Amino acid sequence: MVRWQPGTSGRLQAAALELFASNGYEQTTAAEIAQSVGLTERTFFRHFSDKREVLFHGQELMVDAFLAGLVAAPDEATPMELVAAALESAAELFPDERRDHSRLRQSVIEQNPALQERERHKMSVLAAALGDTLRGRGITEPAATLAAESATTVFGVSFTQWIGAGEERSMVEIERTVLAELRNLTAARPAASPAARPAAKA
Amino acid sequence: MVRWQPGTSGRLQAAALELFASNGYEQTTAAEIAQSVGLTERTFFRHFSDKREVLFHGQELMVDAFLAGLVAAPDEATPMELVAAALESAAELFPDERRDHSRLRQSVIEQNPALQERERHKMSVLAAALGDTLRGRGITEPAATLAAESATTVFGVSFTQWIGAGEERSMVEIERTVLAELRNLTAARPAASPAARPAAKA
DNA sequence: CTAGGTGATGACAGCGGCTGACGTCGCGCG
DNA sequence: CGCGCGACGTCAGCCGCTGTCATCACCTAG
Repeated sequence: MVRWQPGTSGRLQAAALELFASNGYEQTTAAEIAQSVGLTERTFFRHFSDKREVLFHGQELMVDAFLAGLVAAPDEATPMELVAAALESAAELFPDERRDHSRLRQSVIEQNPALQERERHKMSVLAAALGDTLRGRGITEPAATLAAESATTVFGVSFTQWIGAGEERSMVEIERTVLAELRNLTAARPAASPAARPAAKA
Repeated sequence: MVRWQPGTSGRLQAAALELFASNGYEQTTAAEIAQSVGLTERTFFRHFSDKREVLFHGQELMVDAFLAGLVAAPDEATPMELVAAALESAAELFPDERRDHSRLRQSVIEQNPALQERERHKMSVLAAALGDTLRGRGITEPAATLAAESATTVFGVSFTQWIGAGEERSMVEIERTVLAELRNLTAARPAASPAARPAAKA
């Protein structure tokens, strides 16, 4: 009876992921996605600024999750402690139930350079937001930007492991390990010592 | 006498940068760029895979420069020493004479999100190449990826400073400072100490 | 000197992403 | 009851980008 049903963007996103996964990203036109849920191409572009965005919409939530970890941290926290806090907070967006969905989504992204570009861009936006907040807390340059970029790097590496085949550890758990590895890496003494090259065995 | 003149891609690149800077990126069509140097749109796309690429062509040289620093490094080098070596090597591509050209180019990129996406993508490709080489040297995951990403992060921050207004330090000089800052940042003791938050005054 | 190959380019047609303008319809509100 | 609003459809059109084929200078073999 209703002229149009609710949850339009959600249905478009689901349909797009399905079509991309089965027919390929470039082989799927925006009009096809729209028609598969009973809409027109014009409506698709009213919900998403461009075709790629249908896979990335909602990542502002991720920025908020990272920032939430920062505002909750104590004033005396060091930059690296803030990074850790942001990562812990963001990990809540990646519960085990979403792992399979993330795997499917990522498999689509990995098969198309244009989608990889958009993904990297989103990470940059995230890093920029983190950097702004860190500067707002009195952290000076270039420390603020370095810390922000390190956070997204650790997140990226952790996410890759999280959706890896057979991986069962939780996102937080992986993030802590990777962050420790980063600390270990940069803190390594440049002086010559036996077996210094392989930083860790695992 | 010749049917076509040499250096076609170079002339297209120069014309594109000029037009982008004066009229804006989106307002400039590929056909306009081509016609401004006496060619057709079709020829433009034979030289560059897409419109954005006219601003980024040649960045494979940067990958080579980074990698050259790695192959020249001694076998016992730690990951961070390798990062430092790669950065020093890459700095040779950014002599003071190119600073103004880089500034103009960057001002165009900063005004268009699509160009920023492409730039980030190129940095990712660079990081991936660095990661591969580091793994080839026996560095394990996630250390290899973390080191590679850190290298591009330090490079990015350094480049931003290098083209900053009034900046006169050389690229190598800036890179060394930023890299030291990254070491200092991640190595900072998590334990509470007076005035620990602002890592550095400058 | 001629025939044929090569490589960069032009000309043309066409698809798909994306946009602006405008009209339609159901809904809630005064 | 009339009105505006908001989501959507329709249409026309630009531009990025591609496949296909023809063209023309140059070069090489015979």
